[in-house]
Amino acid sequence: MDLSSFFPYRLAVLAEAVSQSVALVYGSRFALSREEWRVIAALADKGVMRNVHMVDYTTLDKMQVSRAVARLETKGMIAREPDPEDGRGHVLRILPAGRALVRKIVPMVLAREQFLLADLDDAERAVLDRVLAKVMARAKALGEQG
Amino acid sequence: MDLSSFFPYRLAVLAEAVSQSVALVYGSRFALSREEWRVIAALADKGVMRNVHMVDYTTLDKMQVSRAVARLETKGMIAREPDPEDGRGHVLRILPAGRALVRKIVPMVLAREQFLLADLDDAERAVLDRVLAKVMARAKALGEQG
DNA sequence: TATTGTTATACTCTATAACTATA
DNA sequence: TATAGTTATAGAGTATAACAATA
Repeated sequence: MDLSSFFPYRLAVLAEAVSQSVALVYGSRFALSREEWRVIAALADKGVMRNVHMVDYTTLDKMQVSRAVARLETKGMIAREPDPEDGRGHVLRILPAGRALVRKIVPMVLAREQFLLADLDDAERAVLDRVLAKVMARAKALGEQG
Repeated sequence: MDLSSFFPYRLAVLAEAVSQSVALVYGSRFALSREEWRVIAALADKGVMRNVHMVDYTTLDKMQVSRAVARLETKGMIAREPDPEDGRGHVLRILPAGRALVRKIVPMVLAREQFLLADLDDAERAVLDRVLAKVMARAKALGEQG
């Protein structure tokens, strides 16, 4: 059992390092939590989104979304309105201030992504893409059975 | 900015799912924390190890190692002796009970690793191995510059 | 002065569930 | 009965630094 060649360990260490390098941008420079970043990035992409859908899209749970939304609302980045089609739900909308914030962050995180992948050629990128999907499917299967 | 195709996001979600599937073994079935698992797995591999080296090897910080070691010692899994070559340090040694525990866990986590990677052919595994190393090197570079 | 390792503290995060309102 | 969402709370985890012992 050699930790350094154990795939789940290598993946965890890598993901932590990668996450941290991105969090340095949205966190340290723009004072967003990981949850706030995911919610506002999703909203910047979609413009408007039901709260329910946000839970799936960000792979956060409903409490994390609830709190991130509350904070982003306080900061004036997003607005939350009752869903006219379902009295229980809410519709989230990005506000100009939120869009301006995301417009500052996105180029920086995309630049980091490019830097991280810069050593990979096209073939390696294609395999990486496929491998992430395949392993994710397997991990989901494991998660469902326990 | 589409989260679902953003590499750091995909990596984080995958690593979380993979970690959880492994934690289900050492955590739920054998009551070890992630930190304890890393420390005892390292010790099972090396037999004896200086505390200082454990920090590097497990990519945990010194407090996490300190606490994991204390708990494993209480459980009778490992022993901690003063380092004869450095009065400040300690040498960690795995005990029979610890070795027996690791012998039960290792086949189960290796089986999970094989399951996770089962859809990948040899070429894909080789690329995955190379890609993890390349991206890790890049992430370290980013981490060092900030 | 610097390093090893432990402890203290405050803070954040997380998990569980209780709860309201609506379907 | 089930779902959307908020709130409460307790436990775990985290970061920072202070600290003692040794180098």
